[in-house]
Amino acid sequence: MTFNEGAADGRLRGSTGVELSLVTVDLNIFTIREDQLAVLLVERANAPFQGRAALPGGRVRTDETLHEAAHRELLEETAIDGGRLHLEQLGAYGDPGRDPRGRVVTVAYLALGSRLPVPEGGTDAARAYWTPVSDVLGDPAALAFDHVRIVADALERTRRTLEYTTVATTFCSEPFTLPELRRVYEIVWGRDLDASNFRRRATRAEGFLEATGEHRPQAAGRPAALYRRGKAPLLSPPFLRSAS
Amino acid sequence: MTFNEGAADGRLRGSTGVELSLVTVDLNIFTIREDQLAVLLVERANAPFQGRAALPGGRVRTDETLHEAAHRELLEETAIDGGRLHLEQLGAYGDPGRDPRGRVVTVAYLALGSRLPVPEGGTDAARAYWTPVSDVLGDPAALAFDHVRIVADALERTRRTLEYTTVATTFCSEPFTLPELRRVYEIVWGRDLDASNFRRRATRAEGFLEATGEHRPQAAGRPAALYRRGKAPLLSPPFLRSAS
DNA sequence: TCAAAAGTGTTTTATCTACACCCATGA
DNA sequence: TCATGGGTGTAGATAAAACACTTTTGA
Repeated sequence: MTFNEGAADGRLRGSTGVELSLVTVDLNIFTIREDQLAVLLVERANAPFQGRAALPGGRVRTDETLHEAAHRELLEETAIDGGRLHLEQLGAYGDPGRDPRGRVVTVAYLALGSRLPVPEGGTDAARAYWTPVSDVLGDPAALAFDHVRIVADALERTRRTLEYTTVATTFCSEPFTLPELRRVYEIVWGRDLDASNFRRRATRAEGFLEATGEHRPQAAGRPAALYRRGKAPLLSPPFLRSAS
Repeated sequence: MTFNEGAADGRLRGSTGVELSLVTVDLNIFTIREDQLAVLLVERANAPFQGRAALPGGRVRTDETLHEAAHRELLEETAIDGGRLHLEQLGAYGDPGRDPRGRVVTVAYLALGSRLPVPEGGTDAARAYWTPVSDVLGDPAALAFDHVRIVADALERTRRTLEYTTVATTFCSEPFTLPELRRVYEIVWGRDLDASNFRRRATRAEGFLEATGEHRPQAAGRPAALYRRGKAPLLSPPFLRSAS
C-alpha cells in the first residue's frame, strides 16, 4: 500500500473531514566507527525518494507510544536491539513541503550506541549501512526529505548532551578505558582534549565511572585501567565544550 | 465539528486505510507576574475535558509549519502577538491513551514573554487566564490530557535554557534593570543569587546586555542603570544553576 | 541624616590550562 | 633499554563565592 492514494487533491484526509496527518518516527542512530562519528542510513525501498538514502524510520502505530515506535523501528529496520542504547526524542518536523505525499509529521529520535552491527541478511535491515556524519552534512542533498537538517540537529544535540550528561559512555563497550572515552569526546566535539585534565574531571565526576580494577594491555605502552558506566545520568560538574 | 465522529471503532482513520493521526500544537506560555512564574491556561470549550483547564492549542493545518501553527494559536487563543516572544519547540507527546478520541499527537511549544496581557473580551481568548506554574505542578490532575507533564517538561527546559542562552531577557520589558533580570533568574531557578556576582557575570557576557546610559528611579534607593537585550543568542560563558 | 537599594571592591577558594615528568609494558 | 602510551603532579591564570563597603537617591 502506498500513501498517495488519498483524496482527489492528494491530501491525506480523515474520514470525518478533519484533516489528519501521517505520523512517523525517524531514527538518528549514531555510533563511532573507524574513529569517526557515523550514522545509520537505509536505502529507501518505496516511493517517495525510492532508492535514495534516508534515515531509518516508519509509521507510528495507534497502539504504541512514540518511544515504543522508535524502539520497534530500530529493531525492524536495523536489527538493533535498543536495550543497550541511549534513546531520546529530538523533536518533531512537520513542514508542509517536507514530504510530497502531503502533511507528514515525523518525530525524530536520537539513538547512541557502541559496536553496533552492520545489518545483513535478507531482511529490511539489509538495506542499512553506516556513513560518516560529516559526509552527510557536507551535502545538503545527501538524504531524502529534510533528513540532512534532522541529522544536523541530532549532531548538535549529541554535542550538547555530552556536556551535561553521562551518555558519552554509551558510545563505549564495557569495560572501556579513559583514553577511549576521551576519544569519544574528541570525535564528537571535533577537537583534541588534554588527556591529563580529562582524566581528572572524569574521575572526579560523581557517578560517571566505576573502576573495575582490571587493566587492558595496549598495542604499545602501559596498560590502561578499565571502567564501567556509573549510575549517575547527569554530569556534575558538567564538561563544557570550551574546556580542554 | 467534534473529533470523535470517526470510524465505528472510534479511531481516527484515513480514507486510504492508513492509520492517520490528529496533530495539534499546545503552548506553554510563560511569563512573570506578581513575582511568580505563571503559565497561561484556557478553559476548554469542547469535549473532551470540556470546562477543564488546559494549555492553549489546536489543530495544525495542512498548509502551515508547526512553528506557524504555534504562532497562529497564540494569536487566536490568547490574542498575544508572538512577535516579541521567544518561541521554541519542546517536543512531541503521543502516548496512545493521552486523548480519549484516539491517537492525537501534540507538538508542545514553549513561549516566553514579558508583560503579557490578560486576554479579555468576547473572543476565544476570554477563556484564558494566568496561573502560577507551581500551582499547576502541585496537582497532577490540574490540567486536561497529559498537560501537567508537559508543563513540568517546559519548566525544566526553561530552567536549562536560562543557563546557556540569553532568553532570560525576554521575560523583561525593555529597558530593564540588572536587578530585574536577576529576579527573573531567581524566580525561574527558585533560589536567590548574589547580586554582586550576578552583575559581574551578566555585564561580562559578550552580547548579553546593552547599556542605554539611562537610569530608572526606584521606590527607594539609588536609581538602577537601564539595559536593552544584546544581540548574542547564546551566553558565554554560561550561567550554571549551581553558581550563585 | 537615615533607610533603602544600586553598585564596587576584595579576599578566599576552587577550577581550568598547560606542561613537565613518572610508570608499565612490549619489542 | 628504548619507544610508546597511560597516568600523576604542579604552577600560573582564571573565575566563582562570600561578604564588606561605597554611592545615590527619596523621605
